[in-house]
Amino acid sequence: MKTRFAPSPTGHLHVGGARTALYNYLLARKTGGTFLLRIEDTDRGRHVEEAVPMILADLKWLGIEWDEGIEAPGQAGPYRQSQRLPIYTGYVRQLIEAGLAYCSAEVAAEPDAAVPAAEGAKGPMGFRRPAQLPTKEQTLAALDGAAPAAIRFLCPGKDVTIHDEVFGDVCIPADQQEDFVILKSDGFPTYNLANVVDDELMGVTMICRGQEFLGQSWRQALLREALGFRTPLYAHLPLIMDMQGRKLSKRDGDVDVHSFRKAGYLPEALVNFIALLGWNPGGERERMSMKELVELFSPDRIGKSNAKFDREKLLAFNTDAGACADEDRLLVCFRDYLSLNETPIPGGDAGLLRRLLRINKGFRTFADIPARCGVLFKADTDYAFDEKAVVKVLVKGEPTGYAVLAEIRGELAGLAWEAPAIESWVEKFCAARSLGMGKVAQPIRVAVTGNTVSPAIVDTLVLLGREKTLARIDRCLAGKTV
RNA sequence: GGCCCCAUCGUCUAGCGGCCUAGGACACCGGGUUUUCAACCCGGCAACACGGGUUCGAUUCCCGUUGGGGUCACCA
Repeated sequence: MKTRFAPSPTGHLHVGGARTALYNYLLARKTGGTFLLRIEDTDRGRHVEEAVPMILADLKWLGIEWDEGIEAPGQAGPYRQSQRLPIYTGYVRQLIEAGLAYCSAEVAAEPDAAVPAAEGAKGPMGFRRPAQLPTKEQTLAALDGAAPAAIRFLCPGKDVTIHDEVFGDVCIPADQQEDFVILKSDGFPTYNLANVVDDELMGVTMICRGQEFLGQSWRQALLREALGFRTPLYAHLPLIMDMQGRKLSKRDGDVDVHSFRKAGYLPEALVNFIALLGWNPGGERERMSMKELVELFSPDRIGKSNAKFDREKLLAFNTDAGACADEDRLLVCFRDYLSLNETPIPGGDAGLLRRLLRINKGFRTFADIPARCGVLFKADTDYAFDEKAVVKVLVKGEPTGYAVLAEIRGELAGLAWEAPAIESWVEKFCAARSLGMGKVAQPIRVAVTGNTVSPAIVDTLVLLGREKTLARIDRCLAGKTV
């Protein structure tokens, strides 16, 4: 089996596209087939050149590797449609010669203009075939550049039935079809033509893509038939919606793979989560590695109904993945996270990073780490005191936190600055004054971080070091907390 | 609006005629653990859209209704 993912470079990879890529990858791996990556850059208006490397990077980060295509040359290249123009015009010429395509100077309608006009009307609207078709010679002349005109496919006018692995047989009636453009007036092919030609030439045998294409598959089926191409297997995927049930879009917050990477998510968590949007292995199994997904994936377990993208559940998957991953793996990902974000945490010291990972166990995303520990890496005079925290922990109560802190300051100065020593000192201190841990740890925490949240107090102090700890406590005691 | 598709807890879903007093996970609620936050542990709440059939028996099969989605570009 040969599958493919064929993104259009207009921006970062979207989670919907990522799932399509993942399923195609899984299908190929599962069957020992080939996964191909092709760039469909035929829309020069929306084209964003930088999007190409961005999409490749997003796929690699997810662990979705392709066997053939851009950056992995094979027999059927080039793998960018903009570099294959002569191939497409060759097939268009073939269609014109066969009397199956004609030129059309009609200007494109606005995308949404047709819909309101159709209210109350029956049947489809939009393009109408002219009563008098241009001659073959006129069309050929247009193709060769005589005048700017688009080339349309002459529909045979017959019902088309698509066999889909997910949705079964779906029939698109002839009266819903119309002559569609295959070559735009700028000389670039449309999706329908380029896609069909490339899939044939590149030997793609399984087309797995979003359900939005199912209702228009008749175009590709008709084109294949006219061109004498083979019929591939189809598997259309239910759509991914937002929590309101609307089409998932940027408006719902970040839905790009890259934004999750930058936000501190683990790729294995994202992969596991999106794999389950529209598919499941049956039973109660939910947590799966990429390797397990390859083993368990099966197109006949792909569902038919749309799924909502629940960020809460993704967060839970990430928390779990973070707890399960070994430290070496986490270190690699954490470094990646730091390289993408501005944080006070220095990224160069692997030992330090490992310590941070250890004392922050239970983190939800990597972003939790600078949120909890970032202040420890700032200058001792460069952090603010949270007013509510100061009042609650230092001012109120009897004895006050300030009073306890002053005592602590004195004892801390002479301590050996190692975790075990500090640990036992805290215990003894609490016991001696019959104070709860909270009454001791919290004042220290507020003094050295300005807030009530940080890793365990011993870890926090060891990480800070004696000098900085004392300097911060002194600053706090001096009353410079507001 | 035409056409196409879909329909189990709030969400992702298991279920492929009796195993279902409908299972799991996330979220939520309650409790526990605890030096903070998070994590963690235990318990709980919560669904077969509706109406007809078919059948000894329907969440499972059929039809209709309703609801939702997609599509109808010189975008992919």
